[in-house]
Amino acid sequence: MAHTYDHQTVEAKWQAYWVQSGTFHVQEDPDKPKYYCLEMFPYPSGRIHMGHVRVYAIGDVVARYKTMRGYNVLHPMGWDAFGLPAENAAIEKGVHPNVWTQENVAYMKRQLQRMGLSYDWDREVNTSQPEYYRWNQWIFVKMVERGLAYRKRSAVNWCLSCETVLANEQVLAQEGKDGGVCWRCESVVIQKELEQWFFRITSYAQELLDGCDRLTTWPARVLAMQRHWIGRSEGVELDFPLAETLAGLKAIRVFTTRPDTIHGATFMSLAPESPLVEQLIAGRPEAAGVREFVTRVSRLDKATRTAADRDKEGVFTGAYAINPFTKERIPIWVANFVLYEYGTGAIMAVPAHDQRDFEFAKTYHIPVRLVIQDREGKLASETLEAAYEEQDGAGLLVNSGNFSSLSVSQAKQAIGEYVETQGWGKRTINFRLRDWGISRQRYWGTPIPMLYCDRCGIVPVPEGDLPVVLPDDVPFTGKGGSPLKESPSFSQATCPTCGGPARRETDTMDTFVDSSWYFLRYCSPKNTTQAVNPQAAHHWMAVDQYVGGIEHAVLHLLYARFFTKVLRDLGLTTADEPFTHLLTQGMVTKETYWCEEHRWLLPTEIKKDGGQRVCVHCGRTIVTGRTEKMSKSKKNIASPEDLCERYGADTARMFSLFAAPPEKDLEWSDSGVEGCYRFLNRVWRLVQELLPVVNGADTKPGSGESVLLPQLQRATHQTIKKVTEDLERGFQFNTAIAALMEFVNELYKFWKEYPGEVLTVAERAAWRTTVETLLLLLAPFAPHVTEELWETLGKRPGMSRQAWPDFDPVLVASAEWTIPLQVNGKLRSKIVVPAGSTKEQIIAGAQEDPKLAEWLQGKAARKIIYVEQKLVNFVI
RNA sequence: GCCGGAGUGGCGGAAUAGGCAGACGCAAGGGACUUAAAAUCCCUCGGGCUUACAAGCCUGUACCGGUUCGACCCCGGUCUCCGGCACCA
Repeated sequence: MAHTYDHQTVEAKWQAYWVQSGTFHVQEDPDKPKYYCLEMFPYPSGRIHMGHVRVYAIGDVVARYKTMRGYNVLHPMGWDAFGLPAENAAIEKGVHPNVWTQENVAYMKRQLQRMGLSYDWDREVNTSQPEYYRWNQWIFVKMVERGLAYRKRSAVNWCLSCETVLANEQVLAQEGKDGGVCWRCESVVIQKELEQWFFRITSYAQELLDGCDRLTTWPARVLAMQRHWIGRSEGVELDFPLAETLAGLKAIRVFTTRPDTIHGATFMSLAPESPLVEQLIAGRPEAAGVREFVTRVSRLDKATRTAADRDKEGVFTGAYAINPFTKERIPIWVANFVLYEYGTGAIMAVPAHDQRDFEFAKTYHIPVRLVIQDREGKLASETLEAAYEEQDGAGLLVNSGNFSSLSVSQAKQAIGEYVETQGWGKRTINFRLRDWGISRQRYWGTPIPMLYCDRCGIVPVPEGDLPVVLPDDVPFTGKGGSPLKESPSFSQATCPTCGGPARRETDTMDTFVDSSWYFLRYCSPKNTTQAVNPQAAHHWMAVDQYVGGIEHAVLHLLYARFFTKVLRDLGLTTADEPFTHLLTQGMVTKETYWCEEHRWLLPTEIKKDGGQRVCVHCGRTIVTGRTEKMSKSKKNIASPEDLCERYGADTARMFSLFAAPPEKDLEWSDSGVEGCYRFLNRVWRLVQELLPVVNGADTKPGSGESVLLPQLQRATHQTIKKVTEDLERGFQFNTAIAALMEFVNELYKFWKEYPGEVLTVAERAAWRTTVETLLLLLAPFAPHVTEELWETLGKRPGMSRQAWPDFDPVLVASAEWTIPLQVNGKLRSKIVVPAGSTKEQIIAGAQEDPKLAEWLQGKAARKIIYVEQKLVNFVI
């Protein structure tokens, strides 16, 4: 018999069978509970990588398992197909983005099918096609109608050479210089004010925050990141009147979370971008210096601007305000660390109790006034070496008039109320979350369906005119801002209101828009009249299990939550949250190799030389680098294609599930892969060896008691229990597979001990059940080889339509218990007792144990602790 | 700095309502089969010690302390690593 099975033939056979029989096609089935299993859809970059293998293997086991458990499972797949790489390919290779994308989709689809994934390909979506993106446009228009999409000027990173907006991540810091450079051409990046479209995600800030409390099964760190990103702070907004009223400006409004420290506010700071600055300095001698400072600061890109370790810098405006509580004149400064977009763009500065204000005050010799004293009472304004940012609730107010001697929390309350009764301001809540700017000066994205008419202003494209389709007559130069501007046929349009000439919006949408609702589109992917069919969405939503990378912890997962709420409010879904359970799988990593001369090396560029690993090119000793995420540049890549070729998809799937728990990083190991391949071959051979027994004619009559029978049954039912529990308890694939390996090891022992010739009819039947169960339990993990073996057992094909086996608790229990015996908590002996023995019987049995008696040395135990079926501990 | 997570053999990792630490796999070593190799099968495998065909003892889950009959698990403190955020008033 061959020692390995022919995975190539077997896998091709069953993949063809699944397609031809429509195994994975799914429709709403009212008779079954629904289960929506979804993995984050890929960007069609060209080839799938091990990260894809891992995430889709995880999702596929979930989907196949739930199907066998009797659920009506929706398991779709599609393509997040808009994005910059397609446009870069167009610039570099002259291939149209659509051609490049579609070719990649076709190739990657074959690769996914080669993995034997149980997708309903009839529901495939592709976000770059008009059938999909027209609904982005429809949703956009609805959001405009509801005030959830709007246009405003905002500062963006702008590359002077490429003439395009850059994301913050695309601005590279440069050593020794203020400001960053473009990642592509290394020219200076400036801040530029542009008109951009925004989604009012801040309208949902509180709901998005509250929702985090209900997503109890999401990973803690994802929730922590989302909460932090939303960043709710409670505080007070109040006016500081100007010492001398200026034309049209009487006061400056600030936001503070620390109203309790207000008596210590010895100056104010404005953001450099604040329009108030110009009003304050007009006509003053300080004006020129302030303007110079503002220009210098605002030239910096955002990342540099907001680096926390930047020195606190500022300039005095020459103007003063009145602290409403102390009535003192306090100077108004402009400071580099004050953000215009947060709060009111102006702060009251309390150097004694805020570290930034403290550093600023020390630099510019501004008075520090202590208004909270710590528990020991030794702090003093003059000797303070750092701000006392009271945390533990021990501090009490001092130098604060009627509020002195209140605790911090009491003072927050009292001063907040006082501000309101005086009419100076109000208690309020601020969020860090900003509205989502979605305009992109790019071609390969959804055209924003808006028109600009000189007479009628900004007008949405009427619903009947959607989609606004991407034009083909666009040159790809990589320069000149929005490529759509270069297409006259596109940018010139007619105003639907007045019939006059109009200019079409030439920016496209952020690709995160596409992925914010695709899970809803899968419910009714072919619908040509609606973005989402509400009935279908009602049936399938929410996604029961979402699987994807942690890198989307904030952006995609937050945007998707936002869109779900928007579409809910548009009446398209009843779901409040899109993803009930979230599994964030770890990265796939691999060891790296470094040669001093030839830099990063492939494993094939290394040879062994006298116990040392050396470079094949120069013979230098190899340095083993960190184990890192697989990347082309580090040359620590393993190829899914090679893997499928050599070992097959089943092995690839098994290894990526077995080598680590799903949420942890997985270190790729070629020998580990071999281990999984060996295991599948062991299963294969076991079934082959057993075939004559389980398929053969019943020749030997039954003969009374069987020793094997209960052992087979117990092993089988214990394994069903373990695998089922591991899958139910948070998808612990690694231990589920370990249990299957143990099971197979055990079955080989039984087979050796009780060879086929001696088996009774009943034992043969038990073997048959055992083997069938093994295949059923293994099927979600290794679907091809199990289908093949299932067929050799004479079964009808289609394991995914088989029911998941149940275990019988009676058969799980063993006939004997092994009870560890402890003396003073240390293991000293073990006894074997019949199952069901009582506490008294077990203790009596233990006391007859000679080894235990030795340890007890004739002493009577002070105390005997018995844990049901677990152990006995004698305390002496 | 703040937030989140994690520290267990040579390696990946098991075991938590507090109850036999190291399942399963890899690597390594030994053996069987073979002319040989591959494949396959069997055995050993945390450290130390005593005895050596058998067996036994001590020790061990980052570190220090605590609670408990009993701690990888709970509590207090320390260290290290990973990830995220980083002037948000």
